[in-house]
Amino acid sequence: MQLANLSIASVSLDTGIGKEVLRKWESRYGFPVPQRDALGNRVYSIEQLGRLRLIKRLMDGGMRPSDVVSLEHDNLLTLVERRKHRLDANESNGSSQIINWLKLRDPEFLRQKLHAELLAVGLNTFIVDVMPGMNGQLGNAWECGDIAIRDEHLYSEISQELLRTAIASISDPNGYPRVMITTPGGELHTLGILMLQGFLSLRGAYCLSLGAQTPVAEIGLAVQDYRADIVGLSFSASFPQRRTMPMLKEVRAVLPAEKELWAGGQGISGIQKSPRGIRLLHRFEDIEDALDDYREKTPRV
Amino acid sequence: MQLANLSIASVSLDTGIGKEVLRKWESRYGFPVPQRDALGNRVYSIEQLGRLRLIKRLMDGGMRPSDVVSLEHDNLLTLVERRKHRLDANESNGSSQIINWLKLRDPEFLRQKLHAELLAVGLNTFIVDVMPGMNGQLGNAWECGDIAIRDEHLYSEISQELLRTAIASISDPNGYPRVMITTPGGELHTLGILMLQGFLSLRGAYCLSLGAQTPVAEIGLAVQDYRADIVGLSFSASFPQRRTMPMLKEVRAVLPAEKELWAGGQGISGIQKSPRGIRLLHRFEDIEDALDDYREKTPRV
DNA sequence: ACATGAATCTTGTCTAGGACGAACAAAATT
DNA sequence: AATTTTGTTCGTCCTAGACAAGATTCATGT
Repeated sequence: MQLANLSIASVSLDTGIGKEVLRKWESRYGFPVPQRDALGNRVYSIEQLGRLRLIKRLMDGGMRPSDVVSLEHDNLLTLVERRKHRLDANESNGSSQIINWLKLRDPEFLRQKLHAELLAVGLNTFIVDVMPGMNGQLGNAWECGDIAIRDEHLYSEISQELLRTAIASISDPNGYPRVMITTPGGELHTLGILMLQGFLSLRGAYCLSLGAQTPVAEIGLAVQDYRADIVGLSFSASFPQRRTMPMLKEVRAVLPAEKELWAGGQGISGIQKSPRGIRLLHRFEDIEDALDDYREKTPRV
Repeated sequence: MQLANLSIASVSLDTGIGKEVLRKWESRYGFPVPQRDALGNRVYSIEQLGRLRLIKRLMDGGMRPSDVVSLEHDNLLTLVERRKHRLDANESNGSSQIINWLKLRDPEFLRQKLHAELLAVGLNTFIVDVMPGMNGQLGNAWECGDIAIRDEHLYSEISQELLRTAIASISDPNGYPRVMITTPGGELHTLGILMLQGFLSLRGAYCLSLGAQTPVAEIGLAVQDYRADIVGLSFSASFPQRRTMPMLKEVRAVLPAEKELWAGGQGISGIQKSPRGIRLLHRFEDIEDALDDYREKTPRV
């Protein structure tokens, strides 16, 4: 199935770990030490790739290379513990069978189920409860190798369609305040944007999405061009934790003082104290509070 | 505006030219030769970045490095010629003022205008005539530096919303044939997917989108899992031309013989002859033909 | 006991120049 | 005119070492 084409380039692409970093790890931690082809080029094994994927996950969760890279298969143990922990945290909301649904490999069935769920519980509950639960389960299943990339793509596509359709019908061009939502450079996941967009639109705000990967400098310019009051950034769990704070400060720096900066998503769950001028939205209630605060502080002109 | 942070990393990210390639060009063609900071790290100028952007555009259009990298500002001349050429080609369809609309920096106005256009000409004409025209103008404007990244993001987001809403309302779960649409790894632009999806849905096919960046191996597995008859790949103009054929062959190799492979988008415009088992869709009529052929050859079960 | 600042470690990124094959273009042959 | 051979181009990979920003530890002062 998977071709023996596990060059350093493909491994780097797959794991998201830079080629230079892979080489450095090899000399520093003794892993991964790949085989070599006739030319001396690195050829990785599938086991090494799997281990690297686990390592990346753990590192995105805040672990440091020295703690995880050289671990044998105790990795798995650590991971399982972590996973169980998260699973417990997510177990509370919704015993959604998303994984089973995905494994049926029936796109229309999945779409129908999700649509039914959305209609049954309403958009707000869908965004606040159902989707986080499903996302969590998906993340866990991905870590275990239970589901494949194509399953994630399908899920993402269908969710996106549902959310977009729903949002389009409730979006209010004259809403207030005006929130510009995007994702910082390097962050690809767009579901968080849509969830935030839906949540805010439901509460009468105007949402302007710029999609994913907006460069920092552009965010600062766009917020003025498009006359937004607030910038909302969405960080997914796969955004390296060590980069979130620097990124946030960078964005804050290019923003005029009177514009607020809100940050949300799984990716900020590891950050405790919010620096001045940055509002961290850990839970959905925080968004509501932030919205109330803003409206109180800055009445509509 | 732009910070003096023009390191090799940011230039590479901005232009899409690899760091190693930038260094190689420096020694091979004598461009770009950046300044150095106190540490000896490369610091590029904004002019160099601009030139690199032009070079990248030309290369994506099929030019070779030796032809363009060392060119001074004759670049601009070549580019202008090319641009005019393309402009002429696109001038026929729609004198859309998309660039002017974008420059107004009024998201709601833009959305309203595009929506009106869609309703005025209908989805088919919108996809076949209006959007290609707008995309072309956007590409040209981007080359000239007339519009910024945030404008492209906004345009992409609004178009996406319009198309998705329209598609959702005409999509037929029992359509035939079943076409799985995606973008190969490395290709980010999703508008092409939506255009193809809309075009096919209008003609009674069933479309299953997997979003962007599906790895080759996953495409082969997904087409079986989801029981698609045809795989449709969308290549945008920014996909390096020299990679399209290898990529297509790679995908063809992982596909069962009975599944068809269709490729469309600006990115295939430079390719003439289609290898066996791959159908190149240069114009929208080609899609129609391919659809007719398939239905004739393989009647619905 | 707690906080603050200095010393130390970590870790990603950058530098240099060299090597090699796959793709491409040009020349030579059938 | 069509096809094969030859030569060049060009991206990627290699090694090995240097450095700074961030994280961590440790010692010091309140």
